[in-house]
Amino acid sequence: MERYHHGNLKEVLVRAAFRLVAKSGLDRFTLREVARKAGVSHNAPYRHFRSKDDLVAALAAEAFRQLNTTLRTAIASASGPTEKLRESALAYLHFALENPSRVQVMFHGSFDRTKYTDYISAYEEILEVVGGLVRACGWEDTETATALVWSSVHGIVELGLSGRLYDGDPKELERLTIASVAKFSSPN
Amino acid sequence: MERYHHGNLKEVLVRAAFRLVAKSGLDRFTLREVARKAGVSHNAPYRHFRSKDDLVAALAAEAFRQLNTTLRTAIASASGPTEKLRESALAYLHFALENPSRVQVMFHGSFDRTKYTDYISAYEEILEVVGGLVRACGWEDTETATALVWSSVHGIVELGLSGRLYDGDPKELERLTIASVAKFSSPN
DNA sequence: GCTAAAATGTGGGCATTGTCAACACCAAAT
DNA sequence: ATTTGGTGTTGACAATGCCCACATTTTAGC
Repeated sequence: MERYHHGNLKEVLVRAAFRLVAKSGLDRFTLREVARKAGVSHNAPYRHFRSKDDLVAALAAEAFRQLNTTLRTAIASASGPTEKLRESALAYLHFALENPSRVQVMFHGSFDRTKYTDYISAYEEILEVVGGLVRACGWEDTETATALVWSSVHGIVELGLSGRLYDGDPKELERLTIASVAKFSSPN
Repeated sequence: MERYHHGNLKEVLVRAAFRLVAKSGLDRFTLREVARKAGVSHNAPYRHFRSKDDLVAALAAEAFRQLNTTLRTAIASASGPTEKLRESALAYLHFALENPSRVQVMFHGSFDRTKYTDYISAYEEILEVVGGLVRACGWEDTETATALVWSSVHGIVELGLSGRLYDGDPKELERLTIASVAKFSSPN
């Protein structure tokens, strides 16, 4: 007997949405297709998300949380402060290359960011992680150094993902990332 | 007497589109509203652009051309190679802060980039300009250095514009940009 | 247990959108 | 003068986001 209630529809919707964003892009994916992919009616998603923006915001927060755990494991498995910084930068790069739709949603979702507090806290946690790494490297102006490292790596990710840097060749992007972090990893 | 033919509708459409992207965002702006804003019927744009993507691609190419001339004047009015690099980085930052919709369109348009050759050439011209600046600074591996400078400044622009770096405060972003370029401006 | 309430899913409908087709007007070239 | 091609208009179509009323299931209070 088919159950009328799905059970864990919300999670299924999120998964389907990620796949569709990956396939069609953030501004071409459609709520109704998410519903179809999940095997429910076109209105079922509204029981779990108030709007399409709401869904995208949920995707973004989830993506940031995933990135967060990725970074933490990378940090845990590296030894010194410089190595930890480099490895987490590479982890971010690989996360982005393997999940372009995650990056899409984290940074280019057009929902009103002030409205979604768990999105905000998920992003701020990332900044704190990077901040901790930079502090351990011995900078005096930690905030500035954090901004520099974070933005330079992010720039590589953005341009690399869109094929505007070495056609997005992973090896070259790794090389760039390492070089970039090296420039910033020690104060002088 | 009202003319039936508009005369320079294409240009008017582009201008209106830029304004609407600025107001509503790249994925919320609509072709029909562009037409309304230009005072023509909802189908008039199709005489000048084959599709919405086509319009966005035209906007992007135009934006890159504008950025290009901005960079060239910045370069022309600075003296040494290091200064030229710094000033053009700042020029990019200011261009972005004053025209966020341009950046939106240049980097986050979801049209098929391989299809629009003048978009491609406009972007490549930017890379060549940056490459020239870097070469003048005396690097041996020009290509790598170019990628590093370009991506780090672009990262600041991306995060700054979206309020993810010092809430987008222009003074702070300038400071970051200068610091970032300084790190990369001399080979060692 | 039974029943009321809350949660979850369905179908239909509405305004809006991108795009297509058919037609009207106008300018320039033959 | 007529034809041709460029430019603009109206009318349609399917699809989308979201709203409403309704159906079904689960949960809670007694």
